[in-house]
Amino acid sequence: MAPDLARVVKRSAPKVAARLIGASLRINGVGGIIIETEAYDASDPASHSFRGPTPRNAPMFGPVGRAYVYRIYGLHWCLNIVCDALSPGSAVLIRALEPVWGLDLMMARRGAVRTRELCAGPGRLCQALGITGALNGQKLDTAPFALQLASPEVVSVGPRIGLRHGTDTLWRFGRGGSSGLSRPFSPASVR
DNA sequence: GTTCCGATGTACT
DNA sequence: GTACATCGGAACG
Repeated sequence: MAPDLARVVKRSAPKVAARLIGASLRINGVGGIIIETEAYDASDPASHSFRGPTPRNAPMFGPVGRAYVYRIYGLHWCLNIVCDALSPGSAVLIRALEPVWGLDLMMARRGAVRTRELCAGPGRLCQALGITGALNGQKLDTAPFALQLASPEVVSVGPRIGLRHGTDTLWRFGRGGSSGLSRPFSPASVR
């Protein structure tokens, strides 16, 4: 793992989630720029890790810098980056990318949709990048994955999406002005 | 543009 | 049995 990435993923989930905005993510060369993330940890009632380890969430309690891939609603896959060396059960959900590399392959996997909808949502980006449970637990700095940080940037913050619990925790991060988000941020959300 | 609904793996009551 | 970190399509305006 690149030294800067190795250092960053040891930190807390909200810090990692904010720092990943602007990073490039590829699987077998197909991917883009991360523009939306959410943080989860074991003290968070919205997190899969809240009730302790299970067979499904086991990667969240394993080494940092690896993928936690799970099926949602029985249909879609979601990709997380395991983080926080001090608090097992922490991870960052990747919610949206700006598609950059392998657009043709993404289109073929997703069907005929507009470019900005290719990776605008956690299930959509997994479909576009070909991410399935087969990648669960894999290292993110090793093939087929490639993850590279970019310079820190100002990010928008807001409540996480689709939750029943933890809705007052502002652990959603993103590029507020981007057209590729799964949902917009409220106007006064830049920190 | 909006709302409603069905698909169905995994964890839990 | 119910809930869930979702999506796409149908119906509607």
